[in-house]
Amino acid sequence: MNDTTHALAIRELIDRLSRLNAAEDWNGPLNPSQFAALAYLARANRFSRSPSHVADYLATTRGTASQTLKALARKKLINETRSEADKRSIRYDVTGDGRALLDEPASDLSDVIDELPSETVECLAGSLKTLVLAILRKRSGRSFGICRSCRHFAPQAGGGYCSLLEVPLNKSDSEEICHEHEAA
Amino acid sequence: MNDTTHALAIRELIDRLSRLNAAEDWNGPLNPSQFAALAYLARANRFSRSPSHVADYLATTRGTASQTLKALARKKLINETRSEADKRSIRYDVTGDGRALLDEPASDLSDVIDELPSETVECLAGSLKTLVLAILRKRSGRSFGICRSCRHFAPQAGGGYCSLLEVPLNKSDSEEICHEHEAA
DNA sequence: TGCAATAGTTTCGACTCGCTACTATTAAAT
DNA sequence: ATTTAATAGTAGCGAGTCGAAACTATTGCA
Repeated sequence: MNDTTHALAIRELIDRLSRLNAAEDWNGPLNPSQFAALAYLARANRFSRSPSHVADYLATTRGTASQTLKALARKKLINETRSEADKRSIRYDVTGDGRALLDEPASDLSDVIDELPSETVECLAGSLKTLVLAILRKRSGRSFGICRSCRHFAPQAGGGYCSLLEVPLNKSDSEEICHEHEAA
Repeated sequence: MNDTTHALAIRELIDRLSRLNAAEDWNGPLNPSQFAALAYLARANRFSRSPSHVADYLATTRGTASQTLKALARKKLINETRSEADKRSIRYDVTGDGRALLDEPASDLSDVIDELPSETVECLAGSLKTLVLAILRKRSGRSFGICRSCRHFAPQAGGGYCSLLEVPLNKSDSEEICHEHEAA
């Protein structure tokens, strides 16, 4: 089996795994897209929680992301806040109910990963991450890394400073996902 | 980072990869489900090409699978054949047009996999396959292996014999996916 | 013979998804 | 300073997924 055949097989396996995972309702009352959006919002800093950012992260359009977020808001899992600075933009914050839903929901997939030898798990996590980053680079998309590891981040007492957005950052800002992230 | 955290991360990476892959339209005029169903039908033997089997493979319901297959039939990519033996059941065969669509469509994901060191690719393919099989076993689902590797398969001149379905098999039957497959 | 299981379909409601068209706001160019 | 272009978000459309439930038509049992 050569590499190209492997590539096809891997593509199919990834599709199948995500189907098997989606078929199980570990995600409570949410469909896969809604859960993914909610999980993203919970890990993104306050500069990265708009419909556009979610659309970028989920590799979909602003229209679709907008609807998904409206659905989450209807279910009281996120709150809508209009920005003061830029009156066009909106920020969504995860509510208490929303966070409760995200508390490590177990799934067959998680269980099965836990049973793999830790060496295999390392390899798997590493190579999947490599694949995601490589695809994003290929499409010149955002990498969605952690703020603190960005080249625009400058450490300061009690947090840091972003030289791109030109704003001071508190500790939690700097530990969350940022849409503007660029590797150092 | 412990194993449970890894499990969550891997689950998210798989979801994200399949989204990134789905967002690209390497699959022509088909959506991801339709493409997956078509690809399955092209690799399944004549005993494994019904709506129920597709539903099992895609981890969805018969209703949904039925609709997906009707959509493919409308597009002339598969043909419907009613069974003589069991008048309830239907078999779908991939048409020439259908096969043409499946010819190794390139994608960012394939390209990126090809760039990984072959050692990593082996590990990735292996562990993903392990995960799929483990989940299926956990849910007592079908493994969808190749006919020839099944414990009900007996090699014979020009093909083989299935001791479960009690039918003679030609060469191509035995090289395709079978719904009844059980590891030897 | 009669009843339960099976194969497939249909319909419903909620939703995804890409798309286009549209409003409001902000930024850039003249 | 004013026009123009870009950006953020939304609404509506059509095709389709998805689970669930209700519904035929067969087939298999007891």
